[in-house]
Amino acid sequence: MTIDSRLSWTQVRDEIRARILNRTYAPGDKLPRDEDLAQELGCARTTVHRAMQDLSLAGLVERKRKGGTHVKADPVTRATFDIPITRREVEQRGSKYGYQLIQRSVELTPPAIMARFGLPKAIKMMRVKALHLSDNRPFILEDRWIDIRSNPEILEVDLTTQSANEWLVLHKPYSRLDLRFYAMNATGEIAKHLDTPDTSAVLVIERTTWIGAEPITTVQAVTTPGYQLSSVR
Amino acid sequence: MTIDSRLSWTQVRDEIRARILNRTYAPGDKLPRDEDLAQELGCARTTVHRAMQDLSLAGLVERKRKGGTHVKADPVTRATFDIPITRREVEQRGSKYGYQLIQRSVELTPPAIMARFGLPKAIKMMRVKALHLSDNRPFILEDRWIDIRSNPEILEVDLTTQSANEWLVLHKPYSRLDLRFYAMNATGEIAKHLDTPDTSAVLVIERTTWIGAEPITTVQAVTTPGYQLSSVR
DNA sequence: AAATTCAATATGTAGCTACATAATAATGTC
DNA sequence: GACATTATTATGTAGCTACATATTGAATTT
Repeated sequence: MTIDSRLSWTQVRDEIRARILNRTYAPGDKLPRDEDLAQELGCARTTVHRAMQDLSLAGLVERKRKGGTHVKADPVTRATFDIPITRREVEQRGSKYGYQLIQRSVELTPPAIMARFGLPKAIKMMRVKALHLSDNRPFILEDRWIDIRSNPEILEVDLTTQSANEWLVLHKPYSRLDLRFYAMNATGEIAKHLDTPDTSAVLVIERTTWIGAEPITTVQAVTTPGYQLSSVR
Repeated sequence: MTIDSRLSWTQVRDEIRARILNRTYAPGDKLPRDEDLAQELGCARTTVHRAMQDLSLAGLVERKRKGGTHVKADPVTRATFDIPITRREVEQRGSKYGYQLIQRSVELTPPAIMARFGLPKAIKMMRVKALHLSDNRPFILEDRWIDIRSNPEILEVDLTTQSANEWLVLHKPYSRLDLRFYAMNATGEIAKHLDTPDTSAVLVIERTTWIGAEPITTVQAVTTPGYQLSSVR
């Protein structure tokens, strides 16, 4: 047991956090040097340092060499979100997962897709439209573009049984990710596929990945009405 | 310069990440022990440990004592989002920030609000409706409930000039946060305030905070059509 | 054979030292 | 006084040691 023997860095972190919360150190204030805090709390500087690193990562404080540590004057809310593979998401809710391929083709990228990747000119990419089902009801409709140059193997994959979502996530790691959320009115074809009234509001998750500077894939995942994204922890 | 003298933990992290990306270590695989990796890469175990911690936090690997380190079999996309104070957000886009108080009252919490906080029965809370403007155009409409028990001072604050958003963020730290995003159709009063056509889809950010077990505030922030949230870094 | 105990092992944590690095303050020069 | 140089200082990083802790698997007992 580590009853009162030594302070762990998480305890130190929590203590400093508590002081920030109760305004012992107010927004904009300068915190004591790591070494002084270490002495006051009865631990090593390394321990305070580790605690500070965590607080810095959480966006609570800002550190600068020689400048010292300051409580962020302008606090931002920082939250983490997990986006699992769709199949997993459905199954974790205890529902039956289903999948339907709608379309599979090779097309020239329209300007909107070029913009997502930052491409200077149109190229041919594979386009896959598919519907993910939860208990046989529409769940997420995805419209995906895949760069054939970095993923030639995708041309051989049977996408009627396995979703491109899953294949890519298991076989094509990425080094850069852009995620964005926005709302749109489901109309026309989208409303039809999602089996939802025309113009109903739906949340859209847009996900674009690269490996190095090479585009891999970009998806527009249109969720069904009522879908919520919530932060972890 | 640290040309080839010693490996930094970030270099080690990137090396291991690269190996995961190029399938040297595939999803589900067991990675070598920290100590072996350290020896192979020519650094101390501490350095490998720090690198691994980071990869674990990023959700790329899973570590267990004695069990060793494994590449996550079921990769999730983990992304971080920053939600700044609305005023800051507007100003950072180079626009002029404006603010209008719409309503301020003390009401009994309806079931939806009780549910957000997990309250067993209705209590009186302060309710504030306000509109944030960007270049004199509607930007975000917020409908906020504030627990007067944990925030009695709010009753004295002049909310016609300062937004509750800002006052709370500067004076009322939280220890627990729930953030969620969803889409809705702007109708009636909301559409009117946002000056947008009826039923247009808007992104909603719902943010609920507690200090310890005590509720602080919950907001439903309705953005204007076209608003996007994007991940950091 | 099942259950319990115990040793082995990989990661987790804390402390120490030593040095690197960036930013500021102090100093010196023209 | 303006500018360049140097010293100081707080954080950042790496290495080492020592021990804690969880978990697995083997050994032992019932």
